Amino acid sequence: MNSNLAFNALGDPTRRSIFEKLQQGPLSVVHIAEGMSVSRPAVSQHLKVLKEAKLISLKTVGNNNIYELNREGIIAMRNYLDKFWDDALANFKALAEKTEKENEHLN
Amino acid sequence: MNSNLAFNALGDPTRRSIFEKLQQGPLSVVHIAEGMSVSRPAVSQHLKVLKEAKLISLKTVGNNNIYELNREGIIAMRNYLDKFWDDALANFKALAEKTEKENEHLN
DNA sequence: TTAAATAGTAAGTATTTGCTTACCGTAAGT
DNA sequence: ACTTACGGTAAGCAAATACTTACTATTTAA
Repeated sequence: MNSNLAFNALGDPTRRSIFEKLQQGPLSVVHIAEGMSVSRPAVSQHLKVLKEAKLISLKTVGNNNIYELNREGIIAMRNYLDKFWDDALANFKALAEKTEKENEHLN
Repeated sequence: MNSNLAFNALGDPTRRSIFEKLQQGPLSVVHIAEGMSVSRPAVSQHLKVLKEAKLISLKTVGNNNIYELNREGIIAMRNYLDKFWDDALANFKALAEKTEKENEHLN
């Protein structure tokens, strides 16, 4: 399953901060790296993970690799999570109804 | 920030499968552990992480620790993520509008 | 064409993290 | 009281993962 990659990718704080940085707009690798506490190659490695999770994508402009958020991947993940939370919460409803029904029997 | 704990908690596949198991309803630790490929203490440790992330909670019944999904924590995380994705996607809109405006100037 | 800048990859290290076994306390059943 | 079941924690180990430096290729600028 693909969402596993996204879960894993966002599980790391450095990758999350890279992802959040890209929310402002497309950036080259050096620009992403500057101001961060880890080296540029480390950033490159994180970018690879985010890219494989389809959360970001890249376009090459000359010698610059410009990374940006991957709209489709993000939408897919959001949809997955919407269902994920809905399923999670559904059992509360089911359980509440079940308990209610059992209480009716007691009357 | 609290959502960091949730991101981290769901970053591990074993914890996700525990979480998904609890979607069916409340379960004691031994019941969660059975059928899983890791030991009961390992499950206990994962439960601790999920609990600290407020994704699950526990009620003690006699000698049994019954874990269940934490409704409020899940709703909080869902709301956070809704905003998270919206923010992520907002820059596409802003960027598209900016590009459009620049193109108008060319006429 | 030489130099400087961008960025990916490889190799190695160090830290983190997940797992196991062993142990302990507590509660319920005999 | 003794035993059995439940489950958290500690210590130690093994595996994964994040990071660094060094190297390479490619492209732009001087």
